[in-house]
Amino acid sequence: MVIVSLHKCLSDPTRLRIVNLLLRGPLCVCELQEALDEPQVKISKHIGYMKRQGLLDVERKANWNFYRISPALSESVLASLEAIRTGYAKDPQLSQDLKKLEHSPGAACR
Amino acid sequence: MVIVSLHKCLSDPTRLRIVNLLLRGPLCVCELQEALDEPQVKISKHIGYMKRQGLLDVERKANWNFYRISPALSESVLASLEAIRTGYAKDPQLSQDLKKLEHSPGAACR
DNA sequence: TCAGAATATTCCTATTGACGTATATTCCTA
DNA sequence: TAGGAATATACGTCAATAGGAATATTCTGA
Repeated sequence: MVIVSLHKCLSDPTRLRIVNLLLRGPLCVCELQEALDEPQVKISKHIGYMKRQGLLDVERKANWNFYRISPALSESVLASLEAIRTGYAKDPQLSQDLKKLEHSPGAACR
Repeated sequence: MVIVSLHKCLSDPTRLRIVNLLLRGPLCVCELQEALDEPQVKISKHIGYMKRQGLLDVERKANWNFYRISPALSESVLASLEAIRTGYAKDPQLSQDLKKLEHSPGAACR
């Protein structure tokens, strides 16, 4: 994955929120949708964008698509993601998203 | 500086090249222009963009404008920049830019 | 004070991308 | 196998942005 593409992925608020949550582990679209409280089409399109850039990959399980940060990424990309996770913690929106995710009732996809 | 703005700055190839060089220390526009081999207007506009976002600041010395990564940035932003510097080293374009900068004859602005 | 160097800005055009509405696709289950 | 749930795609619109050409601005030194 190209450096510029990585930063393009992180340069939209919704995508940043999605990446923030996926750094904790794979999630399905419906979980993201609920945690971020954003319309389905919005989530889906941003995920599609990041998948095309090679940042995310999917695993289909029954009716659900689980997305995760692609494990095939280069060392340096992974390092960048890891390095900024700390910075994320200071962002109110991102912290709230994490809290909402952790305290959400088990979704149907689990 | 907002996280999203930081990544917007890094999501254009020319801006990434500029930041890459400025991580080594302040430079004037003419030095960037020569190291990147790009037209003056292009450099100048990207610098203006990053200045507006709060990533860079200027110091005017005689006829020259010296730009640097703003020292007033938050810890997390600086950490992100520092963390990706290693990744940059693997990029052929960015490495070449650095080489060209280091081996360039002293510019008029020095 | 005028010429020229260094840099920024304005204007124009083309591309990208973000968002919403509506619709399509895929898979499960009754 | 039909209906519904989960997700993706197509289409239209609007804003943001990249790039170049031309021009403006600011400063220096003769």
